[in-house]
Amino acid sequence: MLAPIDLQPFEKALTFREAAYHAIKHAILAGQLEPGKPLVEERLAAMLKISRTPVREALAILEHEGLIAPIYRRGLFVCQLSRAQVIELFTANEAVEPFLARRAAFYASPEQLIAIEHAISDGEASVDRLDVANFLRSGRMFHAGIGIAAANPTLAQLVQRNEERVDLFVISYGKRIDAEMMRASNREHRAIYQAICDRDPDAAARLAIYHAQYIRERFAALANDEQESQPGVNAGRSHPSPPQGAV
Amino acid sequence: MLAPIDLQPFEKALTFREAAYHAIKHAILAGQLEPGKPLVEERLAAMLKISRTPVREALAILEHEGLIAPIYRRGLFVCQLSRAQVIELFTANEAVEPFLARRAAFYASPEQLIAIEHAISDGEASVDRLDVANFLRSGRMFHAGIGIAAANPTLAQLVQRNEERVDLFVISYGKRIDAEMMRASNREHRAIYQAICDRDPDAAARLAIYHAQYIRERFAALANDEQESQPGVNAGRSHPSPPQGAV
DNA sequence: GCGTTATTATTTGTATACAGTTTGTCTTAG
DNA sequence: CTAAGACAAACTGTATACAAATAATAACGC
Repeated sequence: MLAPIDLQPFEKALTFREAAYHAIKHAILAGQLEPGKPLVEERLAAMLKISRTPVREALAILEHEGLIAPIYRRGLFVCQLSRAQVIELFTANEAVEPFLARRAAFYASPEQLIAIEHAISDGEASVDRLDVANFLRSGRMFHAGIGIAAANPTLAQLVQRNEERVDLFVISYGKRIDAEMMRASNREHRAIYQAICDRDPDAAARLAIYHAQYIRERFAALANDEQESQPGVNAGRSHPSPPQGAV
Repeated sequence: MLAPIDLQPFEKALTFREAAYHAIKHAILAGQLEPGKPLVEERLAAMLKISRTPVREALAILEHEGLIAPIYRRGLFVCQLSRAQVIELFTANEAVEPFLARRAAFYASPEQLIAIEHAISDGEASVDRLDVANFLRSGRMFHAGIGIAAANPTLAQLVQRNEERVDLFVISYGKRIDAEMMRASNREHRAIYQAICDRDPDAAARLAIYHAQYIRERFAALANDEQESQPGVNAGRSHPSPPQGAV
């Protein structure tokens, strides 16, 4: 049990740091490194067959992104987001996504449209296989595609990062995601895509708002009957107030 | 010329990495480390009287934030943002700032209002002394204050980071900032603040949009007659391909 | 048997060491 | 005098080493 992380990204990366960053992030978002679980630097380094130095630099970035959280002198843990934090992420998305969808309707190139459609198809294919991890990945691809098409890297990056953190939350509650929820999300994605194809900015923005709000409600309902405040690491924010121990 | 970086943040930080992060960031935003100039790790470490290891980790984060940019095996450089990049930042702000201003009008606590007012006063005081660095800092404080009052850490952080990058651009063109521009910005800040105090979300949002758009125009005009593409580091974006996001 | 204290093992945070590149200078040929 | 090549210096990227602190375990007294 020492090499669950595979290193495809290694080939693309220039430095070990980049490779470690992508590999660890991938492992987290694929659910191989579970929320709340500790990340031991030396173990990760051994998995990646590199030294701790580039691993630490990669972890510093992931910490900054809010995917993992440190406890001083005790270690790093995959973030377990609270319900309130996820709601907050969705609220942020409600401001940004319609803006991006509107712009995408203006600026999207044919290639970018194809990429978006590809992401949707991938998501739809995941439903039948009940492949939640790939469903989430395709969702990230969809929103990333819109972000790119909207020609605003800053906001695109924000949305992408938000999606990642949301997915982290989903992974914790993964069993509650059913096929119907996945289908609903895919339908909304396709509707947004259609509006962008039709070069209808108003419709794209409207549908994006609808999607963001509706998905938030679905998540709120999903997490409602779950007991609040896991013992895990609380936030993505730095460590001013060290949270209590995880597992 | 080996210790221009002072280490106030040292006291607050738990780790050398944090201290280095804050110190280097401060030095960049204070204009002590100029855009386009290379950052030599060992030199920074010597300035901070620590080893390269925590310095590198801090630099990795700053790179991720888009304040510094690497060239593979050649070093790190303080970002010189292009005009197009700054325009893009303002465009992002136009989506986010009104959203935050509106929410701040709802949620701001008395203490938070005081903090915002303090930032404005600080900015106004900077005009008379023609202290551009402090003017910029107070502007960041103002927008950060609104972000905090809006109770959405995600978007607040985005705005803060955008402001930092914009200020980086301003530092390059610092001589062109005159007192009248500073006064205009302060006036708009105070107007937004007043709307928030009046608990008038619509006015706050409207004024925030106006501020973002107008400041963008001022900057566009400012940078227009400047020759494009300095010889230094070309852009803020990383080196080879990934237009955004990665590491 | 249970609670308390000593001891060992991990693990982080930091420092140092080393190898491979790149840059700049100097030499040397044309 | 210019251009090409050799050499040296500087710096990055990575690995290893070490000290402090925490967690786990064992020893001990009651």
